[in-house]
Amino acid sequence: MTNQLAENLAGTLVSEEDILRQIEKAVLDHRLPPGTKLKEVQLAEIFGAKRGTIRKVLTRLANSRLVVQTPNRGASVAKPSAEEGRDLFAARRAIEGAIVETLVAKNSDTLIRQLKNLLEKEHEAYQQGDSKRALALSVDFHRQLAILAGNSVMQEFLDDIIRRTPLVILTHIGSDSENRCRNQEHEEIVEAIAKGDTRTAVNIMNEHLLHIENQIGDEPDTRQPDLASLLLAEPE
Amino acid sequence: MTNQLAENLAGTLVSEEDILRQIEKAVLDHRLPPGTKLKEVQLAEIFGAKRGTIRKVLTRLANSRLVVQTPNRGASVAKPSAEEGRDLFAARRAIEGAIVETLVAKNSDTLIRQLKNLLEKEHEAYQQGDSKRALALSVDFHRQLAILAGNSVMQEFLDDIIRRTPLVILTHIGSDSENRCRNQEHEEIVEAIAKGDTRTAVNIMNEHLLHIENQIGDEPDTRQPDLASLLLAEPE
DNA sequence: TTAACTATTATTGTTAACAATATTATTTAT
DNA sequence: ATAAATAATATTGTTAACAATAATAGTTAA
Repeated sequence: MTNQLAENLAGTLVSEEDILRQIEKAVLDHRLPPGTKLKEVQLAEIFGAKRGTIRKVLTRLANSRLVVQTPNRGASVAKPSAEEGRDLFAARRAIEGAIVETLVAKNSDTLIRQLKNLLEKEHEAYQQGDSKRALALSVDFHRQLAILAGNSVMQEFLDDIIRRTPLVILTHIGSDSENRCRNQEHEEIVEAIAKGDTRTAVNIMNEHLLHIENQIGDEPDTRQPDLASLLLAEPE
Repeated sequence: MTNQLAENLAGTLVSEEDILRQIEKAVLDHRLPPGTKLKEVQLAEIFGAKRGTIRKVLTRLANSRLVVQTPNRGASVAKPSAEEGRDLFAARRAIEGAIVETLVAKNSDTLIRQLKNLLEKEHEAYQQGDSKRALALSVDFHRQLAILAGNSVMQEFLDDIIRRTPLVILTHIGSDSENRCRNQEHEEIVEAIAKGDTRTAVNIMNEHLLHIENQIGDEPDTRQPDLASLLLAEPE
């Protein structure tokens, strides 16, 4: 809760937040593949932090489903199922669809200017061949839409989804696949918003997300039958 | 993480989960009004738990926005703003809309039977004048839709929203207002799903939620200007 | 009295030692 | 050898003591 600083191997000061972010980043850059055990003392040494701090970080990571905790057996990087991946994208379509709708409703010159500004930066990075920055900006485009829409709850949810997405892509699509957003489609979305064409804007956003979603392979279905819905059908 | 049991004042054994649920319930039944300080030792004594356990519970409650933590000043019951309330409901419409769409797509005899079964139970409780049970079942109706739709992520999100909703209602509408779901509308939703009429089903769900949402009063706007969007408009 | 300062108490935050459990290595018996 | 049993180690989970901070009460000076 308080800002407890510690010193890592390189002599840099790190807070709980820093550690969280660094592990998150390492997971997302897949330097830590799904399933990797995350041992408390080991992490504590690496970050020059106390075990308690690491413990809190791991719990937070587990809350956002990036890590799985098992009693007495510690934490490891999550391995989301293909089904979870599909669910995640379906939820994302719902949220981003609503965000786009809100933006169309809000339509103003300022808003459009802001959106075009984002596109330009993306385009620029892409032109300069700075693919790392282009990718980051491309993810950020979606986040900015949420911010501009001004709904804090949708923002939270989208952030949550965006954090979880790379693990799904990594586990079920592969890293260098055609997983990155096409800048072209971002432009089309903004264009539709500018025109006030809700339907088109939402449709393009949906397709945009489905391009990635559809690459999630089917996996051998090891699901347990859905007891809840089976039982619910029965009379009391 | 492990199931550490403790003994409360009544001599009952309680786990971290139990404590979480009890505080949640107390908040939602508004026995703990928004703003109430939640002191660690006090809670520890009440539940016969160790301070560490309480601490974990408070952090979890803060994660789901039911509680606010301030460094060195502890935790207190959250007081969501009217804006947060509206955002919550807007997000809820997006999620529940998508859930209803999924259900229409899934349309099967079994599904409809399950849904009607839920309606019947609600109706029954209502007829018997058991308003407490009727309210619980009415909330549960929404949760069951999510379960039957089979999207675990939307389920998570909806659960989160449902947990947060009562605090909004309490703070900005008042407890005994017309805040409860109308069973009638639940029936109409199921009917539209059965008919395969996506548009109608989603519309009714939206209106259903807007009935409550629209009761959220406007409040004196103490918001800070949105720096992020202001700054974004400027060239680099 | 009021305000500024100080001392006291209450409350939260951190840590290191300990306990409990799981994992691995070693021994023993077949 | 193989398997079962046991011992050694590694890892996670818990706790109680301590530190740091905030809130309160009390004191003094104008």
